[in-house]
Amino acid sequence: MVRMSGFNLEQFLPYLLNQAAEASSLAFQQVYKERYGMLRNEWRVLFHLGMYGRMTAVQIAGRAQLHKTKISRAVAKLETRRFLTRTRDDTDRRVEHLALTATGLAAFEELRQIAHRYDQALVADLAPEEAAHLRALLARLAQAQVTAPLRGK
Amino acid sequence: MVRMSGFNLEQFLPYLLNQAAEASSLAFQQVYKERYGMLRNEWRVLFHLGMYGRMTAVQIAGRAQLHKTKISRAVAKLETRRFLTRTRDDTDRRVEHLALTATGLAAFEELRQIAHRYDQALVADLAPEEAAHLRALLARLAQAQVTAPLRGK
DNA sequence: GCGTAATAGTTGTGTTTGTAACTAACAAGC
DNA sequence: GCTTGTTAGTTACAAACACAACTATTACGC
Repeated sequence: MVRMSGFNLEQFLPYLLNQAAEASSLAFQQVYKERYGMLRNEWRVLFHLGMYGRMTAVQIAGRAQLHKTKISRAVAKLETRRFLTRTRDDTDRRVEHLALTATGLAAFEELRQIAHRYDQALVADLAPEEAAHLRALLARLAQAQVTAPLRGK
Repeated sequence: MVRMSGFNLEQFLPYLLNQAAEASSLAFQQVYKERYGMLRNEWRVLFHLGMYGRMTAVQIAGRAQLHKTKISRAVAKLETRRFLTRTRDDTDRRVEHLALTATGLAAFEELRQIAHRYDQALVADLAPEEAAHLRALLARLAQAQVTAPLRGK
């Protein structure tokens, strides 16, 4: 077989991005998994709260591009581990404000530092401006909604 | 809060890669899902077989970085849909050779073309050499095993 | 050759996810 | 103020996943 009109699976951007994402997440994932028993969504919620302070579930969902059910479950688990507390909004009682406890904050701080070092290791063999450019490109790809012309042949 | 020593979640490379990967996969995913009722793993197996011809499950697992149980289930489903056939190896009867049927090949060809156009749309606003560079970087990240210095504070 | 280890592939079990339906609270129209 | 619609968050159920255990076959050591 080995047919090919110049288009190769290994160059397919979504495929490459997936492979790179998985490989680059692997080692870090083990840290929050083994050290804190967290899942990825829990870590993300923790990180958002650590970064931006008090937020509601919807705000996190919007920023993190996570579905609200994932947030709901992650919050529930983080709450039982006493990493965060919920408080009802006074004026709109549907809303819950989420905030890290001291324990949650400590976990966040440790993970943030590890993430920072980890990130630097990832781009260690890239020129600084090269790494910055890469991040910018990725951010753009993450934004872009490809409403794609995906009709058949 | 908004604490920060220059390290920001939105710049964290694994996070960026995940966001970009998910966003860039979304629209294409719907094509093989809705048009062929395939899951991601099934599409990947199909694509590998279409690209490289006859392969065994282990060979696919190695190339695609997929666990063999995923391959096994994907192959089973592709077989029931008559997209591929299995044949036992003559000299080593543990091994199965997988190959696309005409139907499978047709599906692959159509998806390959769509993937090709889709890929071009994704990098449409990048200079050609910029896109090539991006792919090269991602390929390197996908390879790299970060045995990371991940000790706590 | 025979016991042990390794390999190809499958199956089983608990966990996590995706999607939709749900409750509760607020908002708007009239 | 009452019906209708919208929003915040949770829950239920089916599908998908991870990981370990399994069968079958081949390879190795002696």
